Amino acid sequence: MKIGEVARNAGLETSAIRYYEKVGILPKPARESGRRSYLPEVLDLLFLVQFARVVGLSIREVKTLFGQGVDSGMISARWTTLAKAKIQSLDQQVTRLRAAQKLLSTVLKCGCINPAECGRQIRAQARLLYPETAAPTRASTERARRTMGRK
Amino acid sequence: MKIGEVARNAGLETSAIRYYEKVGILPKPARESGRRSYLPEVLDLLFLVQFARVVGLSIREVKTLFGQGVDSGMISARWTTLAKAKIQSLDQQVTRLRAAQKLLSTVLKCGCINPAECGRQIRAQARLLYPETAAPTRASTERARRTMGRK
DNA sequence: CTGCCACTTGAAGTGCGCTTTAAGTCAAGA
DNA sequence: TCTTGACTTAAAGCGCACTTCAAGTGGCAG
Repeated sequence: MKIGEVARNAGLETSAIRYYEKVGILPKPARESGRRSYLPEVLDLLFLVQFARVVGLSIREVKTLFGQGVDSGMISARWTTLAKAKIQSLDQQVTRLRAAQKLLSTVLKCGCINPAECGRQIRAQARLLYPETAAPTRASTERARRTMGRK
Repeated sequence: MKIGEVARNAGLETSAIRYYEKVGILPKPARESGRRSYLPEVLDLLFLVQFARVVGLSIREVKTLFGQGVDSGMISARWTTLAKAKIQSLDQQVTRLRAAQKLLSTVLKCGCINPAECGRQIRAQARLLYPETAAPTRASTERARRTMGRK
């Protein structure tokens, strides 16, 4: 398969496929007179990657968890750690999403909105905002969000 | 309160607060000899904003749902539509996050990973990837993701 | 041979959500 | 009075995840 065909089948732009190759998520394919030539298996990998992206993993995380070099091998201790952490953080995310739904539907039901009032309610359950146990600084939140999957 | 104090209390940088003001999420505060002077209520609004951000709403969405102009009023039909759509999309997100957890823990348990194999499994349940019912193009996914909350 | 299309590359551009920088103002304390 | 520190602004910068552009190549149809 040429890149255009792969792109159509995977529902991606060719540019995205080249980009994934560049950042090391996709292995470098064979070439036929200069053009990339793919085996059908690449589609499975691309579906996995898309799924991971939709689910909120960064490119870096995808690379760490599923990229080149992990192809069908025993998983490393590092991988295990990352995966476990991600599973946990997904739990936290779900909790927060549910809270957001609750907030929105409460406002929907009562029929009027007062940002300050809603804010006060949020504030009362501030753990939803800062699931990292301790110091509620924006910086720490950011750090935590970016830490996982860093090379 | 001056901006520094607000920032400390809200766990934000002063730059973020000025940014929120610039994009219309925060109302323009009073001034004392040129400096911004806030009422304590601004903290409630900032907590709401942070919550909404953590939960995955874009700045644009936050502005539409909780920004200036919606302060304590009856909610509009537009607001209702957006909120309902967001509640639904949050449901989809939760579904996908759960699927991601399942995938990760399956791999954790079996102890080895084969991206292509995982991809094939994902592919078999492609609706998780494309929850928008129809045409599974990347473009449509992107559009949908960005559509909500556009002014 | 001539289009034409799908492909190639590297570099630059895009949108988001802020942060950083530069250059200046204001008020209080030593 | 001088210094310090918190503030002011507009503009530029940054990391992410791609996309777009410019300039060129390969191969096939007419």
